[in-house]
Amino acid sequence: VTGSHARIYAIVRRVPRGRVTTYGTVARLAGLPGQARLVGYALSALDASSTVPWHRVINAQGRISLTDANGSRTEQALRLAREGVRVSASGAVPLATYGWRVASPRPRRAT
DNA sequence: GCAATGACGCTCT
DNA sequence: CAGAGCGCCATTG
Repeated sequence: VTGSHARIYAIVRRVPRGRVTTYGTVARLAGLPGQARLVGYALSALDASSTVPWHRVINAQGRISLTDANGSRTEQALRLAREGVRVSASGAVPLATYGWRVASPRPRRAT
């Protein structure tokens, strides 16, 4: 049932430019409530040619979960900055400001 | 087939 | 407010 990946990618692709979302939110919208891990795992399996804006996905803490050792946390921060998202030096992103206003059947972010 | 790990999230201390 | 522990499922060795 690896199809869940496709669902996850579909959600991530819906994230507007200049906005970010969290793994938990993506998981919920993807129909995998609580399976935020799978979201991260699915993204980890992404290919360099993937058109999925994975860099717009961060953890619930509003910080980039990646590490320069494991993934390209620097690249993610760079991409976000390129879209107008100000990433803190520690990789923190104000979800209250850049949090994706989900226009879906299951909104759950701030009003 | 078994065991360990992982781009997370939430609750408890 | 900060830190630690446990739970979820799939992938990999």
